[in-house]
Amino acid sequence: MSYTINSGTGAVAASTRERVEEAIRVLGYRPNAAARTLKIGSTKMFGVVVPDSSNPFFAQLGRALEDAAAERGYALIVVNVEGSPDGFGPSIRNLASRQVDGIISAAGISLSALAALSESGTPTVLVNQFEAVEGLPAIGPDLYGGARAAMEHLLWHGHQTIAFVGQAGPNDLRERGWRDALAAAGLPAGPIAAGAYTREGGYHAGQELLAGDDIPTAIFASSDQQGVGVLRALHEANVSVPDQMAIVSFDGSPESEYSWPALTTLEQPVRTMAVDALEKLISPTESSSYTLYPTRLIVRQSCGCGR
Amino acid sequence: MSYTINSGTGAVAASTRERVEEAIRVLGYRPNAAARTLKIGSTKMFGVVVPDSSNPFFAQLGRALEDAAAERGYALIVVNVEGSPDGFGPSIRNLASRQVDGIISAAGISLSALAALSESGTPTVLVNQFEAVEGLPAIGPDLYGGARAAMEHLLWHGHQTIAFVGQAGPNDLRERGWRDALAAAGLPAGPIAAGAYTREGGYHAGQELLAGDDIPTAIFASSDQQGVGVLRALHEANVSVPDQMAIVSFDGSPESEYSWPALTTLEQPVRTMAVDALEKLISPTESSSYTLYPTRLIVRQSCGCGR
DNA sequence: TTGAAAGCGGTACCAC
DNA sequence: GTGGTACCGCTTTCAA
Repeated sequence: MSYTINSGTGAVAASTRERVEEAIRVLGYRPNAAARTLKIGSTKMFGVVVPDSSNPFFAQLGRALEDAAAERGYALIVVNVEGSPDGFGPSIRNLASRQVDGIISAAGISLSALAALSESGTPTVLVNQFEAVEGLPAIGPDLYGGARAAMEHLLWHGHQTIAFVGQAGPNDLRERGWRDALAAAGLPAGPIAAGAYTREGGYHAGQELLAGDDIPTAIFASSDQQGVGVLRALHEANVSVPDQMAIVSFDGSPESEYSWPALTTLEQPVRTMAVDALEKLISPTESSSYTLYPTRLIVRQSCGCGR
Repeated sequence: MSYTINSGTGAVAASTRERVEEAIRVLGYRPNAAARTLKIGSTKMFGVVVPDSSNPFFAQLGRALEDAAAERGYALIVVNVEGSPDGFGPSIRNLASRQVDGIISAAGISLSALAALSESGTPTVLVNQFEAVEGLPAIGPDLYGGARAAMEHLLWHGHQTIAFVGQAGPNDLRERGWRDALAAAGLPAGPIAAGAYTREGGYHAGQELLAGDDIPTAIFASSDQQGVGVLRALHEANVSVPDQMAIVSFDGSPESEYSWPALTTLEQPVRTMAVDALEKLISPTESSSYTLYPTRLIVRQSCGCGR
């Protein structure tokens, strides 16, 4: 009888329990999750969709999610959506057909994905995704506040011309933070170099900045990966960091600690966000739909401190 | 009728097919994977167990596996086993109870894991795991050959004292390659610094090497992460690379390209290995149980080339 | 060609 | 407190 396994439901005599457990041992019984799922309606699995799970930032997020999920008896199916023309919608449908109990999306939701999501009715939470979507709970770092903090620090170092590297566009909260900080200090906006959140993107952005007319004395990069890319561009051009150029980047990934010089960066509370994202799926609440998490400035060498 | 969906099994009249498809659209029918699994006995899922999915190397491997799996209609459940005292056995059991069609293990198999594996009977393939286990097919890079190639290159540069950074022990194929290459060149073995395959491990190993009596002119590191750790130790000690110290590392991860100077490294054919590992699970063959994949030397700056 | 029905392995309700 | 049984949704066999 299943009461023995599914302890708690009914009352079982000690003698019966032993008899059942003996049988389990002898027969080598293993519960079948598929049958359980079919009956119960829950797979104890969540889907995680990211642009690229090999990107250090998403790898870190994925790890944090996996740890939190495992602790709670859940497994994770991770899906990559970058590189497939529009694989996002089909990916969501695939996850839904596998009856995942919920989806954590850390990739910019496409229209087709949104459609798939609503028609499947799978509970979803958005992480690090800032084009808020109707009705979907979302959590993410305080990009704006982080950017302001980074700029405050650079300004405190006395820099007057500070460049921005990132995904340009007035919707970008980091760019807005950068711009507002400069304005608040009575300084003109510095040069902007757009680039993907990758090492390569940062590398090209760095080269672009060096080739422009308005060469900055400091750079705020939107990701650590961009930060190390910028670093490479500066090294190649023999620009010394932080003496001739200071850098502050964003994310607080492990990699940032081992660049040369080590990057001063804004750490995201990845583990906290991961746990909270999961909890939102496990125990849905109708409360505030958008939660911001403060970042923390980790001061290392690239900003000019501790020389 | 399910013949319409599961096209191919039986013959269906065109009119009936349309009628069914119309109903599917109207009712918003979504097939239930759990029911299918229960009947068919296949989940179209594989389990992947790694020490730490946030480690760049395993992140890269995981991504390659996910791509290959998605192409073939499979999903992946990734499980981390590092950090849990002995979570390996339970993790395997958990995967097995979820009825995964197979397991790809890239973590050193523990005894309890082996027991869980054989009692569950889940097909398994070992990746990058060199303590061969009875009967389990395994694939991995040619560590020994790669190490010899690295050493050949360093010797060609004229180095006489070449240190080894890695997991010391005569079973380590990279160490053996390092040792044999030195012996073949008529040179004594250089200093050894043991350390985990992490940036931190490399950092401490680098410091150890610098503090020893037998200071090398070149270092062979067992992973790129160790390579960047060594680099940091050298930078801090004001040892210039590659002028005063050359480095060659192992893995060919993206990170190695953006260190300063860029690391000369042995690239593993990760994508090929991932595809082959999956295929071994999908179409099991009784053929050779251990497959080695050649590595490729990527020459960059840390070895002293292209100055 | 198509409809009906059995059964995969659990869970939970119902009589006893 | 315990054994029997209906049902979750799909595949597949069988009869019509």
